[in-house]
Amino acid sequence: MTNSFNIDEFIYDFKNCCNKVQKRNFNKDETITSYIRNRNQFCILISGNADLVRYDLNGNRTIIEHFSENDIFGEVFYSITTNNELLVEAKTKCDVLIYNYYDIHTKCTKNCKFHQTLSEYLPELILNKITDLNMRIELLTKRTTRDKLLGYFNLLSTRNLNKTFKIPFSLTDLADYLSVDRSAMMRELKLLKDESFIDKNGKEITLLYK
Amino acid sequence: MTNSFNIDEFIYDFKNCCNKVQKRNFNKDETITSYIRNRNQFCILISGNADLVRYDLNGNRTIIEHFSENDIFGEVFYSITTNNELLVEAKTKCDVLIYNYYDIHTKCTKNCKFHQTLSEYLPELILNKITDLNMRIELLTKRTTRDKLLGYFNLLSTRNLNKTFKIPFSLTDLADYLSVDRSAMMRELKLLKDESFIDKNGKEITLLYK
DNA sequence: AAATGTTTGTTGTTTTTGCAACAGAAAAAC
DNA sequence: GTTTTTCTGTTGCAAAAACAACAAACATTT
Repeated sequence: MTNSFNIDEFIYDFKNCCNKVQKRNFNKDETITSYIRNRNQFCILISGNADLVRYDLNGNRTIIEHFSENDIFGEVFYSITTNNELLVEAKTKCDVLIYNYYDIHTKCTKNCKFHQTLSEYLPELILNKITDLNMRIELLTKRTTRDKLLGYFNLLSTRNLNKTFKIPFSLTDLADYLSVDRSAMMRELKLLKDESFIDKNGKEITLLYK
Repeated sequence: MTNSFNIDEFIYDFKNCCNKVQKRNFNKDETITSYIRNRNQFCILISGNADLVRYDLNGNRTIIEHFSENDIFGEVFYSITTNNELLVEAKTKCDVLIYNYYDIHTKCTKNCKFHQTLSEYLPELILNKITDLNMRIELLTKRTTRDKLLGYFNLLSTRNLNKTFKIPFSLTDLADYLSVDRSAMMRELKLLKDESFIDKNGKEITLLYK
């Protein structure tokens, strides 16, 4: 995700003042946080990639959301309980800011520039978040695996300003993200290729229609 | 959705000052807005019920979101284009505030209390919005119609603090909301009843498990 | 109160998806 | 540089969901 938010400047501010915020580092495959009860935890991913995943009772794994630089997440967005376990897992090395959502609105004892910067840029981060969630819902409401794939490819193509692009997931993860069975998805990918809707070399896709 | 936002007070403020905001009324089945291009339109539903619906090329209708009192919606949350038509349709009589998202951050010429009230309560409305979207994604990522139904019923039961509750949609709309075929959903409802997971009288559901 | 339209409930058939299992390719670990 | 693990690609079969079509119940309009 790209926006005008300058993370370097932000981090500089952070380092020099604020005592209400934790900055933590995580390695690949570590659990950043689990959504257990509402501690109003609010996180900003400063660098790296992470997924919010759910493991249901049948052992199905679903990628509820995929986070990259500047994305926000946290328990504060999940006020109503779920029966399933929700975890945020680091896919790469990650730097994360963690704090209590309601601390943003109250100034810290040091009255620091970090708070100022944060409250200034937070609306933008939140707007991006809502846009992402809405797009995700649009994808997930598509009825067939084919429509989900084409919808997602369309999105990637638009973002890359190119008919050719690389899927930023493993195909296994893509299936979990689109919430479909992997083998069924692979079959559909093959059909899309056979019917000349797309071209495919590994994770590189080219849209052939329109 | 319930929160501490006082709409009456809000409307009072609005009436007495702000010139950047339109308040409009819609009748049942009227189109409140269509998401065509990005005009940064931002809306607050003050009263009534409305749905964001998509009609795809096959004529499938999907309820992308369902809005009730205090919900926010608008093009500003859909920056990337979709191929399908997205419409917000009034399900009942609706009162809606409509304005440009970026006008919230700049004070109006009258420097009115409306802006003050809005910027005070907006974070709360937005937090609710994100919570709703996240719950919707959790529902939609469930693999089977059964899990979607039970997940949704669970939600309604939690909200109503009661094992018995009424589905706030027509069953036709519920299918569109869960993004499944209506007849398949009806069949699944019958199975859930036969297997004593739920009791069902028309749109009144009782959870029998746990 | 009759007529029209919409929603609910149902079922047979077709299509799509999920499940399971496996082999080869690629990546990661040692 | 070899071993181990994960990922990709494929397929047969079973299960689930979509499609289609219709009648009865319920609402709405006139």
